[in-house]
Amino acid sequence: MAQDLAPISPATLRRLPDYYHYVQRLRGEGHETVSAAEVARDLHLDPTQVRKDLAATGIVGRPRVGFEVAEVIEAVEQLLGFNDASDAILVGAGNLGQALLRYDGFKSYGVNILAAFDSDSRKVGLRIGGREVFPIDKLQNLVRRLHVRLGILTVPADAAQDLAERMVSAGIEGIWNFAPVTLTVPENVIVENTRLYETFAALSQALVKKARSARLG
Amino acid sequence: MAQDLAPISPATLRRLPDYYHYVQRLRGEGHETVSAAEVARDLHLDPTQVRKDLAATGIVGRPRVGFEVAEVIEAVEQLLGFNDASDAILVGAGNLGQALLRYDGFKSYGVNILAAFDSDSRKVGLRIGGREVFPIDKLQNLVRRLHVRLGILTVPADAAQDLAERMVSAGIEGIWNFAPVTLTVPENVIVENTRLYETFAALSQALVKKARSARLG
DNA sequence: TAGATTGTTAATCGATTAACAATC
DNA sequence: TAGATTGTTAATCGATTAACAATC
Repeated sequence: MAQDLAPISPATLRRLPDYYHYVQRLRGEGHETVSAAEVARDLHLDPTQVRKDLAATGIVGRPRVGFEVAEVIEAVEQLLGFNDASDAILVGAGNLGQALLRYDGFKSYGVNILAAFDSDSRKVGLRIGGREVFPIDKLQNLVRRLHVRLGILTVPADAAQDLAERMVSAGIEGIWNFAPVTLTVPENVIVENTRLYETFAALSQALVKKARSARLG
Repeated sequence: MAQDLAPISPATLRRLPDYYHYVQRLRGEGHETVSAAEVARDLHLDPTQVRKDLAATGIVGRPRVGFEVAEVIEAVEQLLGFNDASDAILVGAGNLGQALLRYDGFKSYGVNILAAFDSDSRKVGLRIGGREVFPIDKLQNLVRRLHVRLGILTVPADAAQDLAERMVSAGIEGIWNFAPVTLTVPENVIVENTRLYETFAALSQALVKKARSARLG
């Protein structure tokens, strides 16, 4: 089944979860098919781009009909591993870490957070979102024992590199990094950065410019 | 002073906060200048790209010396409005919304959250991170009265469009959207989307592929 | 001065969009 | 069949990287 497709471009990959959310809503509304033009209109994309993105997942549409909603869901789940949950740990039970622990939509994205770790002894022992907070020195053992591959890093900037290294040496293969720091890890370890301020920069600048031009009349 | 520069590309804009964090750390360590090569090494970028990005902000380096750390900080603050805080409201006091309310690094990015709003009456009246949670029907009045321009939207997907419209009709000019939904707003309103799953998709797929090849290996 | 580093032009790469033939 | 919609090739656009002259 899992025929080998060409590698999927980063740009397409970023859009796949958007399609996924969108077609799930369609399914909830009872729609069975959707055309690229409809997707494009509702997600503010170019129809050709939608066709190309969907083609990259391996699904095939039908002229005059469109794409099967169920197939799109299935394809994205297969490709991104949203169907079978993989275990994860979370390091850094601060504000953002706690929010992610409490957030229960993760399971539908194939993420099953087993436990959290924090260096603050006042946080150790707490239960947040149903997971216990352990001290950092338990990290290595738990990750090894349970073969956890994914780590979510939500610590302050100055602690991030050190903790990333501990995660890696414990066996973590992919780090979802929320710290505003560029991590240096061995090349077999995958890092993806989610920096809240990257998107905020454009918005902030646009508002600054608007205010300035309004002031100048 | 604020000589008009060419518009800054989205790609450059996204990197500016990274430079900003980086040079602030340098300043903390007592460095007064930094070369493009050093920035590139530490942030895993191309040196030419660093020079171009910094040039886009209007700052000028010195051959054999590099760039003034203080000038980089100043330039980014000017450009992105990180220097004088603008007021904001937050709509949706769920997990993520609460985390953002508790996060106190916002001020250094020019964001001053005045108040939160939520449709859940059990949340109304709470104080989270020092801000009160108001019912949605107070939104319009507060935004108008205080001329708030920036809104942070942290509600579930199915409520996002409706609340975005209320924000817009109250006078909000820029929406920082965290809901996994494409908002439709008048063209004079700026929307920037921060979707946690956009970056996660690439990581998840890479782990899926790794696991598959190991299994076949 | 010699040499390190900037600033900028040119080349490459990748992503988006346009055009259109293939299909049902 | 006629016509809507897909799939794909070609054109455009924007961003990254390479090359190198200008500068201190």
